[in-house]
Amino acid sequence: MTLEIPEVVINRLPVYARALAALALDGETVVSSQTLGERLDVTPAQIRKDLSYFGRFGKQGRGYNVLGLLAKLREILGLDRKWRVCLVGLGRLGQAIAEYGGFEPQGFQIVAIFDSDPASVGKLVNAVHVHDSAELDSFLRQNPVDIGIVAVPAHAAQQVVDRLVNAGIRAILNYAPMTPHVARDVAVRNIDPVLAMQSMTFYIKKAEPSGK
Amino acid sequence: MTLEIPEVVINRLPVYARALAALALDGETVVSSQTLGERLDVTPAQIRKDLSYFGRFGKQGRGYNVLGLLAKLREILGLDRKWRVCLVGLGRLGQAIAEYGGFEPQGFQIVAIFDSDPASVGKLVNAVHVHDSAELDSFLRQNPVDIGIVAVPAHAAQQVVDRLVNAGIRAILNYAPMTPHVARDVAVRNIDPVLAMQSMTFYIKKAEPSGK
DNA sequence: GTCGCTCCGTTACGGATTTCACAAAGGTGA
DNA sequence: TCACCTTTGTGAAATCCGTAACGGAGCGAC
Repeated sequence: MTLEIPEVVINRLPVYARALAALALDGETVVSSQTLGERLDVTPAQIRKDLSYFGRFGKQGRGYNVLGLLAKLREILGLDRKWRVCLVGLGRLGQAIAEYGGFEPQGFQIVAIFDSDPASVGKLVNAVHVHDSAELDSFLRQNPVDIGIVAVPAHAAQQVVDRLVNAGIRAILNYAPMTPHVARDVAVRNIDPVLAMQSMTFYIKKAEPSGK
Repeated sequence: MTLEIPEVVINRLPVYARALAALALDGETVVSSQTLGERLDVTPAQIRKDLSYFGRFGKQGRGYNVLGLLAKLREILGLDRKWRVCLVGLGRLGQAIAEYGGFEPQGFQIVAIFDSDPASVGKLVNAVHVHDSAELDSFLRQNPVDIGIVAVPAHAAQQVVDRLVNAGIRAILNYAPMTPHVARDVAVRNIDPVLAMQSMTFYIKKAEPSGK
């Protein structure tokens, strides 16, 4: 019935939404797929096709109402509500994530932090309580959480992922440098700047001698 | 002649390399596409196909020599040398990046940091000197840098990207929440955990009422 | 040496995704 | 109202990518 929507399309929608929010701040009220596409390095046809999976949001001859389309996208993506997030791992990376101010304003609220280091347990980080990792399962049973952020060393990550999934979490943002194994109905996104770097070097290695 | 290699393939190679390095640490000397594929949630055929773009590295009936293939991949990707990186932006995020220990061991050496806040300029962060952003262009003219990391606010990011590209940098790791505009021969990778979150919510919004 | 099993490299196929191109619709101005 | 310009939504075509399948090579056992 609901014709399957390609994941690549879903991944682009937040990019569109972000651009629309920026346009709205600039005071733009209407935007065409052409203009939006130039801003995002995407072809106008792709934008129109992506949107057409979900409905007809534009006006021929005019374009899209910026705020209207933004609201639609937010609704489609489920961004019209708050999401409860937990963070596992409070090493260097975990601390940076805990103190990162970018999630909260977008509706992603870190409601609990877990770490296995007794020195951290009990502290407050960015006004969030740090629990012992051992309590992860019991905590999640009592406090529903939607999304888990994994920021533990690679060797511990699969176990953490398993525990999150077993506790019912179906979305995981993974910062550990490994590929987590999860059931098909669990969404995973990996953040790994090193991998990103390592794929770019392929393209610049050819011509760039850089230093002697 | 050198038959164009799809970017998706290039993006997977570092993942393979990472897995091979892990296998090597486990003492494995040989691995089949089957085994590697299970570890990475990739079909064996895809691994073989990807590798076949670059040569014949396996032995029929045996598989791939772990260290041998790893060395090959590192060579293909240009990871068999050090890369000089500069970081622009020393806010919260920039500081976390500067202190992140994951780049150095992979051969990505941050050789300079730039920030526009006079309070930061002149400091040492993780043993790297912090320069005034105004010096960016002159610094790069004298000290070749291969890769730029952008960690400035979105509204300043395009300008920073332009300056980096004008200075000859052809690879950019962008942490700013915007889509940079660059010439076709410049590689860009965007790191945006919020976008990652926002695409996952689409999949979990349906069935998960979470809190009442 | 032969059998049997494993597993690579490659080609062919099919599915997924992107791009093209056009009919139809909204808007403007005379 | 009509002519003209813009831009959408969408089927069809083209391209890109992943998977299946298979011939043949390596290895071990007997």
